[in-house]
Amino acid sequence: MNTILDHLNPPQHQAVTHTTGPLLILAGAGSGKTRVITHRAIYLITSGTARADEILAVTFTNKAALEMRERVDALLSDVGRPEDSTKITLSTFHSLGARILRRHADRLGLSWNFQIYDDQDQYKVIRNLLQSKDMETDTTSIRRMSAYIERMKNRGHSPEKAHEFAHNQQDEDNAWFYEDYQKQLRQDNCLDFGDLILGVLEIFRKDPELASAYSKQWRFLMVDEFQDTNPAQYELLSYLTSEHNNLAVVGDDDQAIYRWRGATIANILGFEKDYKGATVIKLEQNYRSTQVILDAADDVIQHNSGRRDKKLWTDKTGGEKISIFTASDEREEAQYVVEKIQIMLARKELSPSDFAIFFRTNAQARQFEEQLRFAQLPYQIVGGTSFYQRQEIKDLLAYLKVALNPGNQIDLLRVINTPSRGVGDGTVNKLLNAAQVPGIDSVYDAIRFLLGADFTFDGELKLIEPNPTDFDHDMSLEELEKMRTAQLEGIKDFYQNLQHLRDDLLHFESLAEILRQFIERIHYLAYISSKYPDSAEDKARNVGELINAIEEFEKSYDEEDPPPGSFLEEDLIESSSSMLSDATAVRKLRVFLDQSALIQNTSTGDDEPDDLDNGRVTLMTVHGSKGLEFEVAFLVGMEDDLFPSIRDSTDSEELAEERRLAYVAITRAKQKLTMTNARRRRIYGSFKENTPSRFLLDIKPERLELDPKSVVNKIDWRTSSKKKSMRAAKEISDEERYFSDGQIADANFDFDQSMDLDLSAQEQDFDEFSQVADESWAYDMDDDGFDVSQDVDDDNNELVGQTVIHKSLGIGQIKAISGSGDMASVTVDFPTSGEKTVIYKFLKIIG
DNA sequence: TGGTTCGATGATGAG
DNA sequence: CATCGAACCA
Repeated sequence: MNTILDHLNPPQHQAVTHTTGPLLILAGAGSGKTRVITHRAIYLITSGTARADEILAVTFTNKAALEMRERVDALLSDVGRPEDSTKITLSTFHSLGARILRRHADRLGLSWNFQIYDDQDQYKVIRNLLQSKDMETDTTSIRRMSAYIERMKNRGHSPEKAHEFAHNQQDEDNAWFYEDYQKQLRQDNCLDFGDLILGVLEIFRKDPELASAYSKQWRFLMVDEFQDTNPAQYELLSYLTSEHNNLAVVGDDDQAIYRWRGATIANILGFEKDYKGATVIKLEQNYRSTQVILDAADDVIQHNSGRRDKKLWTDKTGGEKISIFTASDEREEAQYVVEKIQIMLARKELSPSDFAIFFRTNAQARQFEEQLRFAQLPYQIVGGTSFYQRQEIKDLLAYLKVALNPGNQIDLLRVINTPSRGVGDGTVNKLLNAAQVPGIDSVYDAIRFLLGADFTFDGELKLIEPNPTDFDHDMSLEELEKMRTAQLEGIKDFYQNLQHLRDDLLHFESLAEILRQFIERIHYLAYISSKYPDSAEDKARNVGELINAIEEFEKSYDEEDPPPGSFLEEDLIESSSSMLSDATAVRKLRVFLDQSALIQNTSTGDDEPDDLDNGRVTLMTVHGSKGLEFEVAFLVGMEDDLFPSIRDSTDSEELAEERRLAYVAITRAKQKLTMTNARRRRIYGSFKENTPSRFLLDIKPERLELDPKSVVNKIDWRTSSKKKSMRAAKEISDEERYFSDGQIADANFDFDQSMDLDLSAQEQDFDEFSQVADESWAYDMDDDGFDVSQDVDDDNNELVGQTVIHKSLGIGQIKAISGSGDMASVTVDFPTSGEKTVIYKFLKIIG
């Protein structure tokens, strides 16, 4: 009768039909936990226990959330209730936090248009703050501080709590810094990732009634990957379940791999202590891998203590042995893997998407990427630098973010001189100093103050006029007044562009079109092609992709009813009086920016469309692989020091976590697992001799088979004599020479001749491209920017319009001049790179 | 002031 | 080897 319960094994059935009260599901790898969560959600609805809008399911990654959404939707249409799809809340921890905070931003001293700083931005905030305190700004100081702040936030500690917990001077100093950091973020009207959880906690702690209200709204909670929750998230869950204790958590202590992110395995090990009377169900039947693979995983994880007792089994007995291959170096390792994939593709009924390569660190990806490209196999790298982290994307989004939230200092400083406008460090520092003045509060205000006297913008936005009398005698402001014309012009240009953008956001609906025009107006493409000639093509393509992404987003936003993130929409109207918040483009922009901050993209290795049926080989870190499965998996770089990678040898928990990581990786493979390593590996440019991973040696030999192509004849080559002794001897001598005179390595680098050819082809493409670009990106409304030459000294006017030549920028026309003599600042319009301010003496007048 | 080059230095990893 | 900051040149 109830199709939802068909095809579930007994423990799964028990988990799905357990409706109220705390529930802990210990789900081994591949035991069908997503199945249990999704089926349980549907069962809650169809059994009449819950309404769809009372269900909240939380995951860690967007990938997991997306997959769950798809499966829930499919099940809902099976049971004839597709309309419930949008009512179930299915979210990552961080987007959940963002959504709640949007509603109550004012309680944290933020306004509705707050934005989310990413790690990069966070570093900049810390750096600026350290600098303003005359402290060291080297990367280790920044990292240490950011690690401290993150640690506090992961534990749910606000600055006040951090002070309480400080037991020495160091901690006390850090806590002070943390406090200032938080103040800065508030001033910028921004949050960091940690605040997405901590901020909600602070609100709930102050107003438990509000927490209760949420708890009454979501009466049934489910949490995936519970072993990776940190104390802050755990506290958040306790608030959200305070009214009912209907919390079902799913996890596997053997797959806890985010301790370094503050996750604590104690949450899952001690669940029954906090949630009295919790039902515990173990899912131990594995539906993914062969027995050999499961046994190998068990061999590795057995060495850990303090585990929940469980043992995976499968009815797929036997299976192929695990192949081991040892290469002489990392190049050979990659060649082997790719060759192996090609052979299997030819022999078996597999497609590229059935293969995955897992590595411990991202840096290892490069070799495999090269080999795959060489073999012309399609591949994708999951993780890596996200699309939204790329410089050109961050630049453009920064403009949009500042337009929405001028308090966003980090993004404002990012683009105040992008493209170059003659606003250098000195000028920025003056603005930063002025921003310290009470009553000014932000760099944006400082700019308005600076331009306030003789500057009016005749657009729609009427901004509050600063009141100069308050600060007349302040040094910082005097500095501003003394600013030179060239810099002032640059700042004015920036401000005008920004206001123009804000104005467009108010008056036009198409975000993509607004951005397109803005890019043209600031000559952004010309700027990147002059500043980054080598990567301009890529960057321009990314800019195009950003516009496409926005267009696509707009399409779904306009179609869907309610639009994605509608949960955010309703409250904004009441909580903001600004006219900015009413404009369609502004609303769309805010949702888009949230989405881009919270969603990590994947990047593919080439430009081919994704619609090939056979898909791509997947490359990812072991961390990224959790929750996924592949017919054939390669686990590469199995060497001590790389995997396990031990940073602190006194920390035994670290080795345990590496072991769990290995357990995760091994259990991704369905049919066949291959593990590889290299005897020596280039690291930081020099070679390092390695030994096989201890995890490899933990696996019982009967499950392994060493590929005879290996350069050694034993898996544990530490004691082995070399099989190909001549070759090995040669390697050693190469290496000795390398270390003695440091010049020998060249011979190794003649890897891919075709790359040289590509280079010249690229240069040609590039020339062609920049010509095309100027036209195809043209703004169709005939506006060619602002004329900033109006208030230039009359003496210089005769030079305006002259054609000049500059050694690096080429030929251009003088637009404006300020100052006199050789050191005068001259604004020149270069056709290839847009307007630049240069010093007069470096120009040659050619008529 | 800005652009370029050179040398030092550094690599784990959700959102 | 890639990225980043400092020194230097235009």
